[in-house]
Amino acid sequence: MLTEERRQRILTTLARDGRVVAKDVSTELSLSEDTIRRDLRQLAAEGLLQRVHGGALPASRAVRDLQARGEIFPAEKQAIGRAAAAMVTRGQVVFVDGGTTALWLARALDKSLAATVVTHSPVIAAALADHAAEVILIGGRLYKHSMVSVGAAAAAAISQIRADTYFMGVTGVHASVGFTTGDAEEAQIKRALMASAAETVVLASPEKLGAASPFVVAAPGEPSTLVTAGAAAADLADFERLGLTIVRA
Amino acid sequence: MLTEERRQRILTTLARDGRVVAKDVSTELSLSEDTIRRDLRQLAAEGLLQRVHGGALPASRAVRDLQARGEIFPAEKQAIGRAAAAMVTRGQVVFVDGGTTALWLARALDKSLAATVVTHSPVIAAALADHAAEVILIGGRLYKHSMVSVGAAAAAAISQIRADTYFMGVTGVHASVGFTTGDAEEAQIKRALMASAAETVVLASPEKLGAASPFVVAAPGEPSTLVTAGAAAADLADFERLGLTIVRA
DNA sequence: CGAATATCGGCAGATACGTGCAGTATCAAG
DNA sequence: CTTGATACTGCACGTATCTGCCGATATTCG
Repeated sequence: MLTEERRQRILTTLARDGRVVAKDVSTELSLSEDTIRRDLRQLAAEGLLQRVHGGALPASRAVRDLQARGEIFPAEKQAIGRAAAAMVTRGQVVFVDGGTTALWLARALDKSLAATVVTHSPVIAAALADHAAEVILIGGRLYKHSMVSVGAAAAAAISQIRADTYFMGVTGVHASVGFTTGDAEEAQIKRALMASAAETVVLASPEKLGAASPFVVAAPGEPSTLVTAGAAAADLADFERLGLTIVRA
Repeated sequence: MLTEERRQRILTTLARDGRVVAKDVSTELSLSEDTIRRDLRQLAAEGLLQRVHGGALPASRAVRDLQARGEIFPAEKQAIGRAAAAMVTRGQVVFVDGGTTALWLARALDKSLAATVVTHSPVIAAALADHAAEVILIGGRLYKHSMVSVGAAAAAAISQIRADTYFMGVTGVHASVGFTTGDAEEAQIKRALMASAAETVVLASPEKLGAASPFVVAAPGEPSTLVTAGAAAADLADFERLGLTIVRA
């Protein structure tokens, strides 16, 4: 039994049963669990399955994507959300981006705070249902990968609003490249939101630092504040030099 | 049964039934209640559900509210939703209203159908995340009681779209008063949607028949079709005389 | 109020995990 | 053929996670 052959077999089992148990495979193939665990680790690194305690589950792209994003550094994202929510004061008008970190912001917002939240994410809007804050939904074509409105209609609606603060989520935070995201349409909307807000606050969970995605949203020195958690001081020094306020949640 | 698998299952159950009882799950899976409670605690910390004494409920109050309303004639509403979903054909552009019956329509829509769904409800938009259909979200001020966009911005966005069919939900269906709803702003939006659609299909669960709410949306003979379930023939005879097509789901 | 039930924290046993190490097989170069 | 490099596997050990049980509290309901 060749190594590759064995890994193929694991994937086949996973596809058939919807799950793989490390112990079962090792018994079936008369190999140590260590070997199987190594296979699973490898396959998980290749994104072919999702590793869980005891075995593995399928990595069904579409469903897993959103879920996986929510599971990366949940504690840090929650902390960032809380810190950002505390920055919203009574009477303010704020833009809240889509994305998992922004969702934590919405959840952490004081339920009795009288403010106006403008968002292009139906998920964020739904999360604010039991808050006192006024919610303005930006419409447009729905980009399902991220569940946000994009397109000309969304940009036009944004241009008619002036906000105090824009809480922006990005997928890459790089000291020389700047702030980036993976979709061109989304980048366009983010730029429109920045242009309509007096101040931009970037919400950056640790895995984003040092990363760069295809589409640049803002130059490194453009936003006013960077909220992060669990990041090394060295990664942030460059931004501090550029005059950004760094908030460690 | 892997741990992660079990948590997925809890979430699935929650989505299906709208609630989860710790004891039931532990019995069903032959595990101690402690383990299930730990799962529920964990999932609640991730914001995926709301912990309550004895089990758990869906995460946001908005969803819960909708579900509570959804408990009035759920089977009939589901049947109406299915019947209405079957009326949408490939390539069409349709308006889908907010409300629980419309939510069933969205859920019942063929996941692979290539159509365009225009909606002013973030809840409906979210329900269509894993459908092939293009989704256009109508933005505006969010009216939280019903979780729909209202106001001038919403009306303006609607006026720029021409749809084949508008699937309308109402709170009152009365043979002489017409079709009514409980909120003036919502009524305004419904009228705008009707004006922009070639055809209007009313989704009427049985408790609406014979009822009238404060704000009139349409005259008794204005819509083209009335989809209902579990209603007495006598209640519908008047509408049939006015030329409406009656669909019994 | 009191009984029934649910919840939480801590504990312990079982299991799973990751890493370092050693033995073996394979292969290419000398 | 020998040697060295590399990859793969199994084992050992310390750590992390999961699960059931227990006791103390909290909540619900008659």
